Amino acid sequence: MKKVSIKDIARKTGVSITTVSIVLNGNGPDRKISGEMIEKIQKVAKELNYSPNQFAKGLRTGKTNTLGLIVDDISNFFFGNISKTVEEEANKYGYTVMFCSSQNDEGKSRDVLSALIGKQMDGYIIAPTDSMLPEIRELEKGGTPYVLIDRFFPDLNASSVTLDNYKGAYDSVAHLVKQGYSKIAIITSDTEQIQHQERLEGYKASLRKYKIPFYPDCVKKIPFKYSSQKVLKEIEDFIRDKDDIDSVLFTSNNLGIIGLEALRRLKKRVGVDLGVICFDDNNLFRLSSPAITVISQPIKGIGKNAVKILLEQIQKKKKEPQKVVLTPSLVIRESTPEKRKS
Amino acid sequence: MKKVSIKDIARKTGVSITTVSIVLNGNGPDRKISGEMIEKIQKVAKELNYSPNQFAKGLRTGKTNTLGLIVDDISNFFFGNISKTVEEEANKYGYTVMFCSSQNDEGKSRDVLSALIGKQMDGYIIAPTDSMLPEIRELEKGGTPYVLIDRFFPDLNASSVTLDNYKGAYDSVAHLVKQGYSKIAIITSDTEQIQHQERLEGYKASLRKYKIPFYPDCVKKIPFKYSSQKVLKEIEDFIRDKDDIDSVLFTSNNLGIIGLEALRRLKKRVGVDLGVICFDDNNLFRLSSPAITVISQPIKGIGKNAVKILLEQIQKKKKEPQKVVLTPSLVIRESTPEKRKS
DNA sequence: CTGAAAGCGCTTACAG
DNA sequence: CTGAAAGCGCTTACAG
Repeated sequence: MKKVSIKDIARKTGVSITTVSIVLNGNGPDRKISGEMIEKIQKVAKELNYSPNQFAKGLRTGKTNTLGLIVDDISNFFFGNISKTVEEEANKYGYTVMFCSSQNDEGKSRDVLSALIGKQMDGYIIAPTDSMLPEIRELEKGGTPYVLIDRFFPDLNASSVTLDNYKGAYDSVAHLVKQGYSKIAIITSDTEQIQHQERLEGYKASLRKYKIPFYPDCVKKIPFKYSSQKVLKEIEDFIRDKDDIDSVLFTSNNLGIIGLEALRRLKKRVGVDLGVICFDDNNLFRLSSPAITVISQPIKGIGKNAVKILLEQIQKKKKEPQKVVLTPSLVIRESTPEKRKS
Repeated sequence: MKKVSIKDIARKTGVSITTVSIVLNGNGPDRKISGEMIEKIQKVAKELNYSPNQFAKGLRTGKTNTLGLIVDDISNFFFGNISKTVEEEANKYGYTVMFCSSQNDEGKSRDVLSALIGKQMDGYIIAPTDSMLPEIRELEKGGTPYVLIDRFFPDLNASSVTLDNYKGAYDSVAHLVKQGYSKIAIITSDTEQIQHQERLEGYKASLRKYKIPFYPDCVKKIPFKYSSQKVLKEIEDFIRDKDDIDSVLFTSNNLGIIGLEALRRLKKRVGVDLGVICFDDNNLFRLSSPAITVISQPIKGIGKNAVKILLEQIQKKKKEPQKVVLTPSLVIRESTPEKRKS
């Protein structure tokens, strides 16, 4: 079951491998190979079920037509969907994509990145964790095209596709205030990641705007590396202790999911005892009762833009890093009803 | 920013590329290269930040240390988690994994498979769709190692890791019967995929066992290729029309999620108007109110077994196809309370 | 219009 | 203990 190579095709058509290579790459017409020859070669290639050896091709050309996508956790709804659009988009332009998830683990992220870089893809789309900065600088130095999604490093002049996190948080708080809530907690992550900081800023700014006092103890920062179990415990403890809050903003999908679990255990009724709003939409938020009000990210937009920018960079159409900031939308559901006067 | 190659290391250490290659592959001691030399080469390799060119390596050895994982839809909870364990498992043995989702689309599945095969991975883990059979036969003929997960083809003697679907459905019905339900609908897919057929068989057998009449019109087969919108409509129409059923079994994650949406739109109260049980667990089922009783798949088990079998096959330890069937577990929650006498 | 030959970076059987 | 050389399958600059 030897793989068939261009040599086999050459032999069978009685022509040189050069000609076969030219024709199979679609350069027959340019190089003025006779139409007859072209047809014959293509027919034989099909008959033999030829598929080019990507290693040889990659070795020779230095191009792989493969994009690397590195996310925290592929099993998460947000990244699962990002992956899906990135793949669809890339396929349109003839690229395949190789996924890797870094599982939020520092050692892992670095290994993964190193492994992927070793595979020499044409470019990378990365949702970076703090610990990946050194590897990303390597990419940068090596001139490898890449684009950051969801998060970025302020002191790195790289292409990125991110969300207007400030606005997302700002609008959430504005909505809560309009519904009559006034003691609004924010549950966020203690990571350095810029997007969580922006969300916190938006929260503060919105409070200020509506002349609602800001209480530092209404800000709960969950250590980034905690396991789901520990996050659950932290949130549970926080909400139990702070029984004067009337609403809560979760700054990520994951925090929100675990948060709902915590509320459930505390027998706090969503939308009754507590207004709830989360960043990122998913099936749970959409379909649970009451359905959860969310700040929805334009997932398709993120994926499409990332691929577009990356391909432009690979094809050297643009050399300047491009930064795209997309606008989130507030999806009002049942977890933030008008607050009853008490 | 030229990549460094073994030639550079050879030059810098004043030794041949052969020696460098041997040492870098860890065969120094075997080939009795002096310890001194080994150290020197490794030091230089590190200094130069050397990483081997995978194309050259792959071209030369025919091995890639990469596994391909092909699933329907990476954004789905079940496959997202499968991917995660497969990746973790594979990493342990020094393999990276390349994901591709076929999006349930026939044309797509074939392209994807062809593309992946073109990349010549060492082996494949595939959740096959019906339309992939021809490509899989190609793999078979070519002697490429692969293992099927979640589904298999009855007339293909391939390695597989699947669920005891029959038992899952059987136990679900048994549970419903015990809780007092007697008019149990099953909402499934019209695909040829064996797992849906097995689930239907389990359902029938369990009814028979408990002497509950089987009504063919309590079986709703949703066309496999329907969009989410159409599936929603189908389920909605079915449940509205059949107002005498007292419970429903959804045979997949996806069907269950959309089913919950349908119930919501029909204002049917889960666990009150209708007992509900679904195949596959997820956050929505676990955390919605009422929480949904499910047949949970041992996701980690599936991933681990698949990798294990595949690696054995790649390393030629076993040549016979292996078939592993895992046992699902019934997780009783709030959507199937004891039925009140009416 | 077509082909011979070099070379991408690596591994490996063989020779010494 | 170490190295020269062949070769994996392809593309491409060059020659005719």
